[in-house]
Amino acid sequence: MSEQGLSERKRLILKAIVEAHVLYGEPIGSKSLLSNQQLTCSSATIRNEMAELESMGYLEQPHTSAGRVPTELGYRFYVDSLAKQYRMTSMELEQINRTLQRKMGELDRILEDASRLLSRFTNYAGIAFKPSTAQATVSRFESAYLDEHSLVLVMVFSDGTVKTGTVYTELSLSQEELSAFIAVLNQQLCGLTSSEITLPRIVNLERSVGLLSALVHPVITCIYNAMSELDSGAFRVDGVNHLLEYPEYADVGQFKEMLNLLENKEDLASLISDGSEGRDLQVHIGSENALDAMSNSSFVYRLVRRNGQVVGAVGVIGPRRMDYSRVIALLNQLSLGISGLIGSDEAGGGALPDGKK
Amino acid sequence: MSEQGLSERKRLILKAIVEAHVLYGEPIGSKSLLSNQQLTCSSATIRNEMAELESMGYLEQPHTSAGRVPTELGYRFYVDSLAKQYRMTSMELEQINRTLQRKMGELDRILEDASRLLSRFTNYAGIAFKPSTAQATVSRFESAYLDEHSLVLVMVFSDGTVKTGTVYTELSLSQEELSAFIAVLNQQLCGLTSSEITLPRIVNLERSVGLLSALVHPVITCIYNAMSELDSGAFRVDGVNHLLEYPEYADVGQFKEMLNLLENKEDLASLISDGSEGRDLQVHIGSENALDAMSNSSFVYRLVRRNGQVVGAVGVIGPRRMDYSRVIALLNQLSLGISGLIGSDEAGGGALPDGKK
DNA sequence: TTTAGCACTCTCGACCCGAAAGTGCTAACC
DNA sequence: GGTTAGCACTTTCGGGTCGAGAGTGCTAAA
Repeated sequence: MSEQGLSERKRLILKAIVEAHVLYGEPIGSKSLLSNQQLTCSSATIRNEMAELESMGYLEQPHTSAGRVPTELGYRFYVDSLAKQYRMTSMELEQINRTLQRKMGELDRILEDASRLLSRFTNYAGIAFKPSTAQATVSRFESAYLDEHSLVLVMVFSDGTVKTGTVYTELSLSQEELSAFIAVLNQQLCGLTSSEITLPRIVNLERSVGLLSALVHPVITCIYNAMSELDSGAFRVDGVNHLLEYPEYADVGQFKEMLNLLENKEDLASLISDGSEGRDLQVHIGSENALDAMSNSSFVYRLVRRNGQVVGAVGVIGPRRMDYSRVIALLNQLSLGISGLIGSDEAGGGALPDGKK
Repeated sequence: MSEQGLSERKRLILKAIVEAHVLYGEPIGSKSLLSNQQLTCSSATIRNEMAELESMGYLEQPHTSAGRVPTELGYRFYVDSLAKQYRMTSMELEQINRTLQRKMGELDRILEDASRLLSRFTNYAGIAFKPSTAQATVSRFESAYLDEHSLVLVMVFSDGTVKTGTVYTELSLSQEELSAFIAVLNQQLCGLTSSEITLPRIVNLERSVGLLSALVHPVITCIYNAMSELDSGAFRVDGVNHLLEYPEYADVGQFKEMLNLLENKEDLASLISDGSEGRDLQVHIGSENALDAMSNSSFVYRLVRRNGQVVGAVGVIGPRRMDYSRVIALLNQLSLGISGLIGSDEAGGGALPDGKK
């Protein structure tokens, strides 16, 4: 029997089991499916079908004489053949739009908001991710003069990001001196990555600015901070507490592992980068995730693009029995909104990952 | 028998019980105290003393025939009479200094780092807090010109904080126009709280800037965001996962309550503001905290001042049986370092809250 | 005042048991 | 041949019992 060859009834049963299990979190017995309108057969028939589905790897039993639970393969099949788009209620849509329309210049904040929204709507943990820009370089420096002892340094990076930092100095600085200093910065440091800003270069810079050499150190520090912030990428996690509502995380040890994972940037990043060559919407079910700690959880996320380039991702982490249909719909909606906000194209990537036909 | 009238032996016993309980997390029996070098009497004697300490409210039994556990009053006595400063190892000191000396212009980041450090060293949850500045007003606007469609708006607030935001516009903007626009901003919006920036004022502003009126909306949004960020204060929590190592939080329900609390800014803020009239170092044991969810936890924090004004706080949340001596020493050390970094005075408040003599 | 001894109390884990739930299989049915 | 009813079998789960272990309180002696 070929893999696609699931009979209509088997599909229905599998779907019903997945959805019931997502809802109740317990193994599903043959009788409890009888309430399903679409299934007109008896519990015995269902039992037979279930036994077959089990031998095909879509279901499993925690123990003899418990109901069935979908396997990872079962969820995978369910997700791949998701047809029924989850229809968001108008209230949800309204809230999403209201929040997103608060146009906030910065992508960072948009992503943060998205993560919060996701966690609130789905009752799972919301994730926002900003990738590390391989090697950030400043393409232009600007400044704003505050008073003789302080200034704001504005750095425009090659990818268009703008970062600022405040610099304090013992020196007594005039507006003109500041402009001159910035001009030198623009001459000498533009286009350099952090590792290219070497000691000789710094010394040289100090020489060029003459009396203002005391400014060099704090400014360099400021630049360095901005660069490393950009280089290292960022994560934000919201609503971990939701996870505790699911018996899957009742085991403290397991939950602790999860928390540790969520506190560790590198681990989280590894979850994302792995699959990012593929589609924009990724569904990683259980052990499909790179990390052991995630083998009982699922991670659904969607890349956010600007001008075709990946500039971030938002997603959801939750138990394997996740309401995929709902989460996927929500992510699509959200990414649509975000793309609208940050301008340019919404770089496709299919609303639903459809089965490999 | 007056409260201070604890005999030397009773003190010793109480201290030994507190410390053993902090270490092992289990009720302490009379026999297990025999190993303590300083106690030369027999277990029976200790039992008698323990019975008295219990009737005085310093100890309690989870049930007959279990060992004793310190009550809140017991911890309070212990903390109040803490004598032996916890001596930090040179390694710890070195790490603290190394991290703090990375002088980062911004208080925010210092606090964040402090919170991370605390959580790492204590194995409890680290907290960093920045209070809401009652009513933030901008005392000066500055700008940096990026290109004809974008600029960086620099806002200097009345309390000295500097915030920046990037503003985009459809307009084609020249440097001169920008300067003029900023001048108008300085004229019309300085010294106003967010609630004082009313619609008539905005309309008036639009009129004053003539052709640039399209700039007004994004700029106002930017100002508003900065203000509300400043107004609402900020919290950062690190290392919640540590808490799971303590059996006190093995109960999922309890831990969940804790997590919820930690995700809720207002609640956390209420924990701090309550006691802030008193000393700089605050120890809230169990139900001394304002919130029910904290009645089984302790919260130790220290205010951070600049020029005598409270500009933040760092602290630790953990089980009631917290290693107070250690945490307090760490906080003192840290606050010393922070005060050094952000300049000016270290505004006293005593290293240790000594008993009310 | 301190100590030794002993009876008493309480928790905790192991074990057992019956109820409940769900299956697999067989035999009858359409 | 596919579907259904019925029944024996298996496994979990909650409750109850029991004995070991730990620690106390009290009493009597030093």
